[in-house]
Amino acid sequence: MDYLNELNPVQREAVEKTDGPSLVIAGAGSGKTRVLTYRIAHLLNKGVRPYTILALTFTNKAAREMKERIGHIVGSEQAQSLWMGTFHSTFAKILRYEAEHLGFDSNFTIYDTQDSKNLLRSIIKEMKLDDKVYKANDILNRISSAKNNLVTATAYSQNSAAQEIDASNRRPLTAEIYKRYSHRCRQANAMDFDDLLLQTNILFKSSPEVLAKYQAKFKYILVDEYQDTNYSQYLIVKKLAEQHKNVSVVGDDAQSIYSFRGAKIENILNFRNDYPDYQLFKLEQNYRSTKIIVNAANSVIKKNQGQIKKESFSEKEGGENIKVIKAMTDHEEGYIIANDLYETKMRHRLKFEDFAILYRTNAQSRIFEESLRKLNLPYKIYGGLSFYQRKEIKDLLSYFRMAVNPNDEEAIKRVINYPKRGIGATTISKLQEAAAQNESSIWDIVCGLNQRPYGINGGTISKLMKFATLITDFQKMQETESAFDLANHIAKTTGIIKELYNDRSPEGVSRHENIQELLNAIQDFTQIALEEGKENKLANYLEDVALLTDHDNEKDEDRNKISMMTIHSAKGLEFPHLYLVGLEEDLFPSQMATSTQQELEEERRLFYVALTRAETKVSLSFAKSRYKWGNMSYPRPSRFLNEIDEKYVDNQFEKEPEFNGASSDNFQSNSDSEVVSQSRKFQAKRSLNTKPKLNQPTARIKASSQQQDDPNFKPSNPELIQAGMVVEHQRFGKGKVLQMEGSKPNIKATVFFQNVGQKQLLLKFAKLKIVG
DNA sequence: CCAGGTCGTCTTTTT
DNA sequence: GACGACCTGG
Repeated sequence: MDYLNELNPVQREAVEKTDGPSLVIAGAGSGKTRVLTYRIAHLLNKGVRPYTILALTFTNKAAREMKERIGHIVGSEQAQSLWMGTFHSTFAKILRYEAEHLGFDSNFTIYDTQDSKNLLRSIIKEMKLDDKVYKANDILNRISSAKNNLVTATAYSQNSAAQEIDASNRRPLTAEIYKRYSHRCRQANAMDFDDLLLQTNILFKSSPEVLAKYQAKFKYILVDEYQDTNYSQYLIVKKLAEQHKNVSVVGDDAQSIYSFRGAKIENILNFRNDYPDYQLFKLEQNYRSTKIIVNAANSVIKKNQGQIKKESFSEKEGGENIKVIKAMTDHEEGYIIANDLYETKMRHRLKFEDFAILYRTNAQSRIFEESLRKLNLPYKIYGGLSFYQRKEIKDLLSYFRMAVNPNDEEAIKRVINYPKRGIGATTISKLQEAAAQNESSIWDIVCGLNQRPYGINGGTISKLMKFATLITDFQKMQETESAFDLANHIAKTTGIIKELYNDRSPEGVSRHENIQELLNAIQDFTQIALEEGKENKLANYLEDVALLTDHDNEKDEDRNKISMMTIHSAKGLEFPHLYLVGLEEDLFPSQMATSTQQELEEERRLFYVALTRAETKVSLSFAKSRYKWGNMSYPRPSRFLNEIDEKYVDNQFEKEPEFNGASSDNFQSNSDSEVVSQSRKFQAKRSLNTKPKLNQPTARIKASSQQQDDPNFKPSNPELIQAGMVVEHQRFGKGKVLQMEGSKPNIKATVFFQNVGQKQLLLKFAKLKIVG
């Protein structure tokens, strides 16, 4: 494949300069992903071994897509062996491998933000502190930023600057909380998000031989979105690159929008200090957006001080000026945009997936959800409460976590009395106290209750023992059973499925569906792991489940839908038609971010990122009144509206709104009118109450249920397949069955597929069609 | 021990 | 306008 000819001169130079340090400053839409992709492909073509290349991306999705594209150029075998993923998932992998050096067990749990907050709440309570002063949220932020600057609990307590800040916030005991928090995480064999980076740094520092091993291993290191790395990440890269110095970072200082997470633009600016002989490439041509959009975005970002000099330009003619929509109320904003979107779609014969609605805060999604549903327009919301954070999912996952790591404190607290088994708050706090005194986990206390009952009465003890037996059984099964078998078993024997099934309320039904979706996802995982020859135990499934986001769960059925998400999560994406909503003071820019110049500049960069997501047309909107905290507020239009050079903006701004019935009655009746019937065929499947489901590519057929949309493609009956048959697999295509082995239900088939060669499939999970 | 109620808080952004 | 923390009566 002649990929080099698909590049412009600068891109090509950047791709071909594989050795030594290089910095690629890549403006929005300038093809930086393409450069990264081809650069890796180029390395592989030159004979570099894939497992010596480390590529750190900003999202798992980006990594997956890049792997796929590289696979097309050099073959998927090679692409699969690359070390490519987010900082968090990559170093979680390494930490599991090296856990013993840190005194952790390799099956450590990854606490998500919810877990971390819950743990902090318990600690604050145990210390008998005022939870109005010591808010879990604030404390977690303090701890998080400490960790991202490599300040451990001990260092924190000796850090006078940190102590002063906490004292002036009347939270002098923050350091003590941090200590206890770290201790409890360790006790639970758990790491939080920031630990994944912090502990990697600790590992590299405390075990030079381990560091040396990875320094030698990773001959080439590439980092995407470098402007959004924090100190902890920066140092990991720096250390790993020390030996070979083949480090290539790609970024755009104008798109740095994660300083709240410790990201430092300086990392880009300091690159030249760390690698004085670095080579600089500037990708300045924007291939994504029209001239109008690029120029408009430039006119805004110009207002920021201290950017790296860069001339972003586009040669794409056409498109329309930016349109500004003024609405009287927040609801009307939703109404106008839904209609405008639908009209635009019909007029230009576009697809729903060509549209995105971006907002500053997740809370804004609700109104658009309502207005789109009224017109029966299909949409998909990313972010907000993700699938894995839903209560029923976390409950079931907590059982899984117990099977893998019973010391997981947050997991045991969730499931010890769910479903209800008569173990109440009093008992739990007794257990917790005992655990604290004995420097052990709650699980250990429960297991030893026969010896030391800690004042818990006999009846309760027997309930606890029953619970312990249940978990112990799961642990044993974990060793032998596949992820799906055990997950299914747990869902049934704990009674979670039954409990949710019996709840016939809409919420209950939806929760039950979500559990099914989770089980389906685990079934897929189990099968794919088997096909790829990887471990498929529940522990393997849990490894990175905490690190998944909604973007990682894209389902085929979600493809032709309007996307809705925050600007932050739209980073790296592009859409032909973009609606950027809620352009009001105190919303965007956020009221939390207008006190300092730096904060405001970051908001402006965020606005810049938002504008540059669009390919052909941008519409901006604001409302004159909006509900906030249940109260009506009357915001002023955002200052950013005036910062766009007006020659790129339609004059609509000053016009009266198109919508002239401001009363909500009018709104109701209008929205139920004809437009609805025209688009009846587009189903907005998800109601406000139903939860997003896990991705399941529709190409794969469920073995358990008949597929409605394709009557010909029936799930296979394992016993019917025999050696010699020609079968069709949804992912691998046609293949011939070479051999069958095993007994029900664990019958395996060895199949030779034309494209991919020999694969072993577990027929219980495999989705095969017999074609001859 | 638990179900059902009320009250106060929270929303900026995410791995 | 939503969810958790807390209280109260069975």
